[in-house]
Amino acid sequence: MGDREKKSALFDEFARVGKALGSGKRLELVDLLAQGERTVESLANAAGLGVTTASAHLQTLKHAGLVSTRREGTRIHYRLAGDDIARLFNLVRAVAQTHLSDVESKRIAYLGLDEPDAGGGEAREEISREDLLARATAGTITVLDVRPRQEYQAAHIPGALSIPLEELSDRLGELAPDREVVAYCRGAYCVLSYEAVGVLHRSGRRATRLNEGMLEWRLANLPTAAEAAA
Amino acid sequence: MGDREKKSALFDEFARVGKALGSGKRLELVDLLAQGERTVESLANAAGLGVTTASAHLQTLKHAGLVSTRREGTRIHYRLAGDDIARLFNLVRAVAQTHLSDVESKRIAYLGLDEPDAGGGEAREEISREDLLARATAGTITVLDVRPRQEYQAAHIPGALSIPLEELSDRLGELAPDREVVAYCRGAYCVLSYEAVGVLHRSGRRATRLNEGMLEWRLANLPTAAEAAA
DNA sequence: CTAGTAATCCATGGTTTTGTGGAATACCAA
DNA sequence: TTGGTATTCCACAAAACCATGGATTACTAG
Repeated sequence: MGDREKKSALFDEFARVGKALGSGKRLELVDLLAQGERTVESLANAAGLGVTTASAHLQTLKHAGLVSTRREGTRIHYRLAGDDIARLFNLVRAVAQTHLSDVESKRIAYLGLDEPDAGGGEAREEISREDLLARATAGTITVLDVRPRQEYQAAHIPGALSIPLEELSDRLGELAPDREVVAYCRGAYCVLSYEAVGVLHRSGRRATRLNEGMLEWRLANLPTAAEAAA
Repeated sequence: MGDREKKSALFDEFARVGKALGSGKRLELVDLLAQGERTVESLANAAGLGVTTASAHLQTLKHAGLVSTRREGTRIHYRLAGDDIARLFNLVRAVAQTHLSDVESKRIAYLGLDEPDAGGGEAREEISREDLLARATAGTITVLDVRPRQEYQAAHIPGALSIPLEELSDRLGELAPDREVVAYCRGAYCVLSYEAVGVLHRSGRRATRLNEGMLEWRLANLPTAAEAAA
């Protein structure tokens, strides 16, 4: 085997990682897994895939070393193989956002930012991690986690209250009415907190959005809390 | 278009970046471009591809926003679209190295580390950036750039001497015989400096290798020098 | 041991990449 | 304009990938 073939073999090996990232569905799975481990069926449902299809994609990810598995009785839990995978995913998104012009329009369409009264509504301001930390310690805001319960349990911002978006309109009473709410969800591209802010605004509350989510929070090595299943 | 489709559209957009990274040949091209801009023909030669094939791959990279072009007369120069692309490439390699066991064996095969007397030889020690900087300012080493002239001209470590590997055995006289040499090339996976150290050892000199290369040097935001064409 | 559940394996058609020659384009130099 | 050169576009066959349904494996609960 000549030098050229050896080099190709090495780079083809690198390309396995790239290939694994080369499908929107797989990236959705990685996005979900960045929030915590999950079973195949749960992933399939969350991503809108058939179990067989989801399993096949997960095998691809596993073959590329991006995820690992843990068996618990009859079900298998998938998780990211390391923090570097979340970082890689985030960098891919950032590169796409920076260098592909179509991303911005599709992001706006997905997050509902083009429908003034549906999603974020009038006030679309966002606050940063630093602001959130400062105002949370000062006690002037309620930090609200609107992700599904399972993801909150896996890891959340310490002190955050969990009300999944689905339940939010029924549980508005749990929020102190005079305190500003800061909602967050999975990451910068996650739609849940946008919709939560919309719901809160329509109920007459002051609410803003953390300008990112759990993914970036963890990558910044900020502390997280976990909670055992209820 | 429902929420699910909008989400898919957005993630498919992200996946364009992943797809572009999903081919060994394209990664080789990115690796070369990380050293500086180049024309299509030059890239095709360096990567062992036909011009048509190289052009097609470059189009894919361009469509994914990873490279940009500059026309100069009849030829077109490609370059990485930004520092973040080099960073992404490096992270893909690092993830592959960490999580795929086959990478290590192929790396060793490519770099010739399995042939004791051919490549690195007996003394395979490497030094770090910090060591290099300290010993270079102390003046106890000669820093040697063994990449092709073109890449040296695009950017190199300040104060480094340029002797492309091809010419090294003919130009040994240019090196002070009593000074230790530290060779570097493109990056951690680049074979040139391994072979250079082998050549130097066989000529009876003390020589080691920087444990990384120009790619990592730039990503660390260390200063570089450039030289106009000779 | 049997029934039931979760996940993977396997086979299959439909779509997308890949590599490659040959034609077309864009530019330069007289 | 007329060559000449660098690059891209086009067409096509081989290979790889995708989604999906049915069979199979691995495990748990009686």
